[in-house]
Amino acid sequence: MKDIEMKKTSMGRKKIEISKIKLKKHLQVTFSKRRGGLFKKASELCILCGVEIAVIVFSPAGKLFSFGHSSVNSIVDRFLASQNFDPPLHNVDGNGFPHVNMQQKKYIEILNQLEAEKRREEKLAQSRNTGDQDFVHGQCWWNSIAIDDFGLYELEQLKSSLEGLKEKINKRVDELLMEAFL
Amino acid sequence: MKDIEMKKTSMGRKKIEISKIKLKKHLQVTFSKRRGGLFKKASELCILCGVEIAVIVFSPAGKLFSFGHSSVNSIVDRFLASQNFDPPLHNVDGNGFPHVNMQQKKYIEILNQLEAEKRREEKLAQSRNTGDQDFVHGQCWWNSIAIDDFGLYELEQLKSSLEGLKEKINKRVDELLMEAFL
DNA sequence: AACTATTTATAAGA
DNA sequence: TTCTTATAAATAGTT
Repeated sequence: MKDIEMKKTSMGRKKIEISKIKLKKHLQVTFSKRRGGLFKKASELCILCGVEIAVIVFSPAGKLFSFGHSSVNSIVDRFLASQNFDPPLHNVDGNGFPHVNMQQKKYIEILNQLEAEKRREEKLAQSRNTGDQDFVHGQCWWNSIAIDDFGLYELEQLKSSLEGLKEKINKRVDELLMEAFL
Repeated sequence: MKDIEMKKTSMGRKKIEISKIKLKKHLQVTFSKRRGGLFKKASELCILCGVEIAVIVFSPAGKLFSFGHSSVNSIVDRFLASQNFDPPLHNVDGNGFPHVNMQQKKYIEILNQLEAEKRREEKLAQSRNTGDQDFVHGQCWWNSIAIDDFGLYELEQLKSSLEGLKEKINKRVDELLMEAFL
């Protein structure tokens, strides 16, 4: 309508370098815009090609944003399941390069490592003093804990304790794997 | 150099509708191009804003493609963990609409429920026979398990046992919550 | 896979 | 945050 009176108020888009934005205010606005763009692209790809996509984003402040079609959870489940059976052939890292090699090789080595350890420890298990915490052969004493006797608060505490234990186990597993590759 | 001899060989890009592509060959090529574009956008956003992003894509053939910075797995883990503690405020579904509603409301109710139960059970805990499995007040006997004494195989078994226990706990929590909403 | 006319995304400014 | 505008970047159709 008022084109005639319009001043050129913008010098338009400029090319930017793809490196960490320093100005916090700038970063904020770019994050917001590009997050929207990313989700839109994901959505379009879902519709155009009839595929399942999940996008998980943690903001600079650590806030979770996610897109998922059909749902983030179902896709994450599918991802976790497929990881257990298929070697990760098509994944790329932050630079867009495939990381097949190391991981792939390690995967096979770890399997062998596990098999060896399995045999070794089965022998150990037979001679182990059974008064211990025996969780060999999938029989774990705490499977008989009477969960039903506890209330919500106690269960929540139990859960967080389990998380802690899991962390410790994962750390130990990592240590062992590191040792295995030295 | 040879601009003069160049023929205009393309009528250029045309606008397309965002709806399922029917021609299989067409779909293949679009999937490939746009998947690349999506991963590139994700990568740029990671770098520009210093954030963590995971993108999980299942191709029309069911093949897994993924992008992750720092790694898909660590981000998926973070996603799963944050689901348990943070209300999902910013998630959108395939159509770009937030799904805050029911889940959000329930969350608040559950918090209240938990608070009430917490008070009630703190009293119970005081009168409880301490010869039991005492994990009240964050003190859990298995924090003293000597993880370091176990090998890879045993740790893997321990982990899967923990998963099982967690499942049981989650089921029980769900039951209690269902009761609370009746 | 490469090309290019166009559409789409977006950096900067208000 | 939301809008505008000039420009950069992505990509649909073609070879």
